[in-house]
Amino acid sequence: MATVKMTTKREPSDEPEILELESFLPYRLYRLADAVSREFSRIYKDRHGLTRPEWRTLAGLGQNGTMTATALGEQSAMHKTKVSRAVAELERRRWLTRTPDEKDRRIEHLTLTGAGLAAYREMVPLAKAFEQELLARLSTDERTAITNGLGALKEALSKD
Amino acid sequence: MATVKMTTKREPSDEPEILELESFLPYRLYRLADAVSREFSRIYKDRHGLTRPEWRTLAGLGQNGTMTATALGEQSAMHKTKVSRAVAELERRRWLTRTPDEKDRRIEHLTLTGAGLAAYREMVPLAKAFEQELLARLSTDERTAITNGLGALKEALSKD
DNA sequence: GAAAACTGGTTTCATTTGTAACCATTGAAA
DNA sequence: TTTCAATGGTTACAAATGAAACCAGTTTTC
Repeated sequence: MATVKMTTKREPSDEPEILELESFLPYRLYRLADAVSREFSRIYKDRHGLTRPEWRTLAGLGQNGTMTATALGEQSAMHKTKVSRAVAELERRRWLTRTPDEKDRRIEHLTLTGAGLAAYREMVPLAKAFEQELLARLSTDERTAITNGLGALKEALSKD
Repeated sequence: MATVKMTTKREPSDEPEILELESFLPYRLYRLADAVSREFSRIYKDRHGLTRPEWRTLAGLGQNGTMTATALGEQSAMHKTKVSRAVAELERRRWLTRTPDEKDRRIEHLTLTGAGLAAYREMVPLAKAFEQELLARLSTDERTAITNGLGALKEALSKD
């Protein structure tokens, strides 16, 4: 009996599986978000020395007016401790004030002061400009692609 | 002379600018990446108690074989201190070994041990399954949208 | 109406991170 | 050669984070 071929061309399922990081969705997403966020953070970090939670708190209150801490956490997807600390710091700067709720004394309503509002108004155009500049480098198709893609992915993630 | 109307309908450029966080690209991107990453982290955190830098180091070495710490940092966009610490921990677990370079004694070549490789091989299918499951919830169009969108945005960001 | 469960928010502690200083080695300049 | 700048990598320190315990207050339940 003749010798048989002992090595065969590997089937795809045969070969040790390798994960290509560069094209792996969670990784691509994270890397990009990190890069964008880092760039963007200059706007609030360099100018006012804000942290991201502080910036988000400011942005939330600027956008919605008076809010409670829990609401802030929900809107901007921050852990309650982050919110708590951010609020404390903005209060220290006198950028916001707390008003205890009359009915439920656990709750505080947060509002930007004049100074807080001024800072917010100063930063909004910068934020918008940043986004515009980024989007301007994309074609129309690419812009809709990223917008829709992110939307769809968010949907996909939520129905779990 | 009759009284004149003192309040007029605000022009868009007139009204105090507001930033809608929900549709603001950096925010959308970050929130989504964070959610996906958090979900995904279960695969390496729950099972082996790895941190993200550790997982990325493992993934880098598993994918590319021997690498230097700097190369790892570049591939997976990690600061050198993160890499250093992740490598130290994986070495402690005996999942990788360091081999000093003969020519340049500053450099160490990192390679997974059998145990490291085993862990890698165990996690790769889980990672792929996670990604597949996520993508499976999208339509074909949505899949290409997110893929192309992220690619385009990455390009846009790099040419700065 | 007291005890138990829950909720809004803060604090404590351990872990993770980023920045900058640092060591050792190498390469370029003088 | 000696000196100086650059590079690979680690370490020390301060700041940011997350988990869990905590302290009011509030609602539910019995």
